[in-house]
Amino acid sequence: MPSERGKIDETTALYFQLFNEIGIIAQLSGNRFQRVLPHDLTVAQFSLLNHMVRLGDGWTPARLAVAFQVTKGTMTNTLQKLAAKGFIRIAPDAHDARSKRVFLAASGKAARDAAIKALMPELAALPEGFPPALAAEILPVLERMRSWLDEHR
Amino acid sequence: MPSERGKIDETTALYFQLFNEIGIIAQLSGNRFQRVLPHDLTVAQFSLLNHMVRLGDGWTPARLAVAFQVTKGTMTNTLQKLAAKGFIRIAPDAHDARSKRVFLAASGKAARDAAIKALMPELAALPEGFPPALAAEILPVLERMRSWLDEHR
DNA sequence: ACTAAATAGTTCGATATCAAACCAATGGAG
DNA sequence: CTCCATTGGTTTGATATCGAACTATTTAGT
Repeated sequence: MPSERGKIDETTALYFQLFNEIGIIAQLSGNRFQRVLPHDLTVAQFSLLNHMVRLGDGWTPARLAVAFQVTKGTMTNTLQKLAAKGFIRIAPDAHDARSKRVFLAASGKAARDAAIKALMPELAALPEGFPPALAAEILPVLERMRSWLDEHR
Repeated sequence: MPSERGKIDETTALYFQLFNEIGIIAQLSGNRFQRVLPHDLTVAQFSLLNHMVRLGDGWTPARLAVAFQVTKGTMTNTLQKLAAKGFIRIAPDAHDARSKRVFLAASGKAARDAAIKALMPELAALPEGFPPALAAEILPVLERMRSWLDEHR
């Protein structure tokens, strides 16, 4: 059955709603995290520290920008802020004079751990209304969606 | 089994990942929508127009701010931009001198329809890699998550 | 009635992010 | 070798958003 005059397609509407919900949740949770993060960390800055703890450091800014889906300029800014706080160290790449390498400082690891501790209470009540099983159920789906968006640009 | 020393809880990590994915998808899709929207519409502006088409107009700015989970100041800004483009009309509330009412202009409805048309191609390829069935599956879960976040503030 | 608290909307200063332009270095094609 | 396209990183200007302060109006408590 084709779509009616003027009415948007059912499927399209579905995707719209999906992106809408995702957008609002991101906004909501982001603001909320922001407020409790220590050391004046932004969510982006924390994510970066967390990323380095989980996946290791020594990445180039360019690769980080791709991983986080932000522009190079934005990554430059974020890295500068973290470096100013002493949480990371940025060194020139030995093999490519254009590149740099980003390393996690001990204080950066500590700041990340402190941030996680601060975020805990925020998440503590979540499982009541939103069970981990649900989270586990939709996570792979969202990952699939993300990777599709990554690939089709 | 208690969590190990220094290691973050499995459940906590799960929620982290979830918020992380959601954040990146929101960022990605938002930027993408932004680029193709006509009339220099931002995603926020389009969402507002779309909201009025779907749920009717005549809302107060305050209620809209709550619905979209933005600050009142942000809503003021967004409404002013839309009003400047002639897409909405803002009138004082007859019964409450503090309030205003927001109405959708004909050109606003047209702009929304044009925006949807412009967004279509962006979504056209999505069903291949990300079937509507998956979207339909996770949407209610995300809605539940959103409403929990709404309620517990 | 009066006053205090709550609510609606605006404004202001700060900041994260984007897009685009830019420079430097690399690497491949001929 | 020599170009020229590609890549890494920074800078700049614009803008959306936030939090907080402010004014005006309404509502509630006594």
